[in-house]
Amino acid sequence: MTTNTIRQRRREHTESEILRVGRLQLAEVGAAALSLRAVARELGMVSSAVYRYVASREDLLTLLVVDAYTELGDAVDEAVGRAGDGAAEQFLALAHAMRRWALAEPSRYALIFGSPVPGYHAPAERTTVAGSRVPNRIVAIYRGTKPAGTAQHLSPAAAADVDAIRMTFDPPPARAATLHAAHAWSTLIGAISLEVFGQYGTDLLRAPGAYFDAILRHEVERMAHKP
Amino acid sequence: MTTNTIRQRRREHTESEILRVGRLQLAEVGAAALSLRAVARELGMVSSAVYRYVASREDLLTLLVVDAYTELGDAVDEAVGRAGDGAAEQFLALAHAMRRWALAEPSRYALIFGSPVPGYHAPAERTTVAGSRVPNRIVAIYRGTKPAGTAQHLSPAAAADVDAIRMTFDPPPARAATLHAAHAWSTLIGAISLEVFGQYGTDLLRAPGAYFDAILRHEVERMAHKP
DNA sequence: TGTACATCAGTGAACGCGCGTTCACTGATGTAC
DNA sequence: TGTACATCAGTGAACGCGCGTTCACTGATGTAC
Repeated sequence: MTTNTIRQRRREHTESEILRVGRLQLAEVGAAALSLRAVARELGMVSSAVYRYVASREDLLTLLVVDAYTELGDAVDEAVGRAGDGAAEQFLALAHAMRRWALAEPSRYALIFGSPVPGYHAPAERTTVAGSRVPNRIVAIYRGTKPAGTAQHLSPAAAADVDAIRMTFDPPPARAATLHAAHAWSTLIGAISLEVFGQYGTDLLRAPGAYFDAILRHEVERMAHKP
Repeated sequence: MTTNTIRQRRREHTESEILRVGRLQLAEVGAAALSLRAVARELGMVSSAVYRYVASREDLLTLLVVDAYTELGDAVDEAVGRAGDGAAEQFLALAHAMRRWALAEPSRYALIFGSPVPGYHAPAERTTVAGSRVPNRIVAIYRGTKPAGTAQHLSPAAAADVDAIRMTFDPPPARAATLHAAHAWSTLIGAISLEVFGQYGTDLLRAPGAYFDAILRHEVERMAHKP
């Protein structure tokens, strides 16, 4: 049960306002230049007042990281939920949902998947759960598929790492499915980053969404192949 | 013929010193916080003096972008040159050279492939040539391969964009090869970015190099398949 | 229901520090004759 | 080879502005009796 004093309602309101303005700041000046003083100014409070809500600049960054992972995870879950039963269909729904979110929120995508913020290290115990949602979902989609390419000639070191990933699931998915999911995850991050970070020249691609779709369909074609 | 006055030699020396210190700054504080005053300080000059060499902070960033693309391009060319004739072999050599460079120079990799620097737009006429070297090289490697997956069901919009890419080459490579190269480029950028930007938890991967190799061999397996 | 005390949100000043860019200037180096 | 003038590298002051964090404080809200 939530107690509901005036104080508490105000506090919750201010907390969400700080996040909201933090997201705006992120979009305007980027994570490296994110400033508590600017957030305070925007909110009409004195700079020291935000320390009632946030322990430090680092702490605000962590809140924004978790916030971004969570919103992305929700968007992806929703899209996969809407998709049909086929693994390919689900993966494509996931990929397009992630791309859509990244294009709508480029600065938040950059915060979680772009260059590290100098001087900031995300505390694993606060970010890992939210950060693992999408890659875990991909493994879940690939589990049970019979991908082409049997991952037979994995080096022992690579096999050990793939096994380490498999063991974080219960029951562990097959090696080939896990490797295939890892590959799909890399392709997805690469395709989105190249587009969102502006690596494609301004004029080259007329329909980046269709181009993205073509790359991901190419990725997913392998699922259908019989071993 | 290079004239060789004292003045000229000193100017060239200072120019390369500014780049050197700029790279150090990039590693220490990141592109967003790169500061001409800090560069000047490190060089023992007054801050206004660097304006004899560099038009603005933007201009220094552009020099660093071109410098990074060029060094990466050289490293990749050298590795591909050393590799044998097979397309798979050449692509793996390229991929490992790029990963090696990115791990050795994470802040420069971040500058060119990471989050955009807020307030900075790289002028295409100065960066495009250097920036296209690696992706062009990948297309050149894939040209002439017969990839599995025939790219038959490309949407018209995607086909138009793939064709636009093809037409930047003379003679244009096949559609399927071009799409395959685009896919490989996405996978490569994704795999390197995930590792260099620290997305893999600290303890999960024991042998990230072997894991990377496994993902890229998986990518390259398709080349061998007969259509 | 009324009162006394405890908790909490927000203030304002202070700490020591950073930035990009312009400008008029001096003194060293280069060049034309 | 020597001299006069032109070019250029580097100086130092100035412009107006930003930052994170701590601290003692006031006045409003909450709670126990």
